[in-house]
Amino acid sequence: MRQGEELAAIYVERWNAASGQGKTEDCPVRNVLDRLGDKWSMLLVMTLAGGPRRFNQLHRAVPDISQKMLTQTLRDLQRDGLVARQVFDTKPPSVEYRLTALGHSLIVPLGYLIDWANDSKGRIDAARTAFDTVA
Amino acid sequence: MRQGEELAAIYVERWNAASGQGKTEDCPVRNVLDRLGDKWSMLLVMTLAGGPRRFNQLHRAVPDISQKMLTQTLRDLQRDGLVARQVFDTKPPSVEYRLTALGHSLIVPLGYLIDWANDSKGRIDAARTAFDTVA
DNA sequence: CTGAATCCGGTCCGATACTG
DNA sequence: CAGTATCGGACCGGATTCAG
Repeated sequence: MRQGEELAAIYVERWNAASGQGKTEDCPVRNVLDRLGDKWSMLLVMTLAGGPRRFNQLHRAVPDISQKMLTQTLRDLQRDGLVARQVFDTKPPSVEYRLTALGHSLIVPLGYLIDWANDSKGRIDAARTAFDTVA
Repeated sequence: MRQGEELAAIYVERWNAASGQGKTEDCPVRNVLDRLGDKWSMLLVMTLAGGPRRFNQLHRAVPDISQKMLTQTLRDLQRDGLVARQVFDTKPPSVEYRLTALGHSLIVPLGYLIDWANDSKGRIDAARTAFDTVA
């Protein structure tokens, strides 16, 4: 795992340089991940990664999201330039959502984190139960 | 950007396979990122990536975190097996926190996301102001 | 120095009902 | 089909105070 450690060191150094002496508020990472860290954003990004979807298609793909949160999260993603919204003047009207180039560029780095989460899920669960049984 | 698109396609496929027909609740990604998505976890992980730190060292490194949230976040990270806690019976007592192997393995994938956030910050801000001025 | 305990306001988010 | 409006609970997180 020599390569992994070297990469990690690079990122540590890069992080220290980026975070610097500045306050936490203007940390770009915090700003961005506060948005992606909410309950539904990532899930919708990954769902839209499969191609454009209409409103109710998304609703069916993510059954346990409420209409309210689906609307709200999509609007926030659109506001951040990650998702584009296109209205068709058909009857009945339909609205299509798709990832922008910026949104598309998120898939790969997000994919790395997803891989990590999948690979680490077992150890995290084990650590949790171990911690809870002690307490 | 041919390579990027191919990587993205792989992750889309992998995501679709992993999410499957299962409910959102047992999605490992959601489980893990709900934890990392809180206000301070990532920040502490990246701070601890620089090496072991004591409680007040962390407090100084992240000035705008409250004692309560520092304690709470560290305990949660410890519970998830990302951080190890070691108490020294000195006088006055000191407590040292360090990343576990599991926590260390998070640095690289998190680094990719941080890079994306840094690279995309400008475009996201532009999209936000554009969106807000229209509305 | 390293926490725990408590109070409290703000925000997130689900449920429900209604609109064009 | 694609939303909007409103209510209300749950939870996050800050400030303060106390303890080993």
